[in-house]
Amino acid sequence: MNIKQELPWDNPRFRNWVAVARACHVLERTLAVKLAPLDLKPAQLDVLMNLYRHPGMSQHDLARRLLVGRSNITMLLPQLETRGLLRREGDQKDKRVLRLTLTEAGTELLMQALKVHMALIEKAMSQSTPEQCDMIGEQMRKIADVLREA
Amino acid sequence: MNIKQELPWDNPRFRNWVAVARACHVLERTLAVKLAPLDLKPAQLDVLMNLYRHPGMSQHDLARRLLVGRSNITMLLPQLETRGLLRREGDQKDKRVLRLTLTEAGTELLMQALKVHMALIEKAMSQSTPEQCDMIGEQMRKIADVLREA
DNA sequence: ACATAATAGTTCAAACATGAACATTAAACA
DNA sequence: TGTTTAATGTTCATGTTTGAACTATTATGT
Repeated sequence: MNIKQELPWDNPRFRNWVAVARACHVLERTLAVKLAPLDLKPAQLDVLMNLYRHPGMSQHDLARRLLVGRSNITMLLPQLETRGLLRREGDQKDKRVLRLTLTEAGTELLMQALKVHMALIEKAMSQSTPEQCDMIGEQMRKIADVLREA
Repeated sequence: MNIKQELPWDNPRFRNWVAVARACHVLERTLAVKLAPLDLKPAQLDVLMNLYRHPGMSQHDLARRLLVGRSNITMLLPQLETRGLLRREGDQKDKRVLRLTLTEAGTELLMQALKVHMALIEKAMSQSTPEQCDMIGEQMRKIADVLREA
């Protein structure tokens, strides 16, 4: 077997993607620490954010947006519902689906968490110019699109 | 409580970071699928990659590079050691540390996995010019640095 | 209408990551 | 030296994520 292929570490795309993955990982861990005082995990914040923007979502839609299995949602929601942060109500027309909406308390907690999240992202990206930042976002959206077709 | 703070979704940095996180997530999931035929998980590939580049690493060093806890490494290694992909040998001078090295089989499997990984990254970043790609990597390394100090 | 497919959500077992407590060994320092 | 402090790796209990099997409901096709 020919083991002398071009090594990935010599490849700019590879090295640069590794940097992206590391940055993501570090930011996620840091966010978890900063959210701890609110008794909220990053995954839970993602739920609240999506429900704020798309009230009345079904669990299935939520799972797809979060790129996660449906069962994950099933395990995740009861904690939030018990804390009174969101409501689950059966759809009238389709008795299979549950519609999700934030409560007042959920919205309030979300706003507090968003301050934390925003501050962290501001700090992280403070080194980028607006143009660089937009370019990064644009490229990343392309990547997500390309891979979703894969 | 004043809930009418500036909403993050109006903030370019926020929206663009969300795109980064999504791209990472999608690529990670896709990689997991493509590595399945090799019976290798992304986390395990990370281990092999680091041992290839830094033979003789200790478990502690490996944990730090992978940004995970030491116990994680302890749980991760036996699977790979049993498969004969790596060796753990006690350090002569410091009887606490275990030095890690890839075996022949580990190196070979790594090379196969790298082909898969490389192909995926090439595809993902095929839309970016070399300049854009380098800029992204540069910004991401800055982000990781900024956050590690936080 | 009726049988078949597909969909929404749940349950469950297994895999995985995490952090605290622990044992062993090394370093600091009195 | 002897005592204290720090570092390495393991163990264990906890919480999370996943995918497969399951129930209930709706869509599709004949």
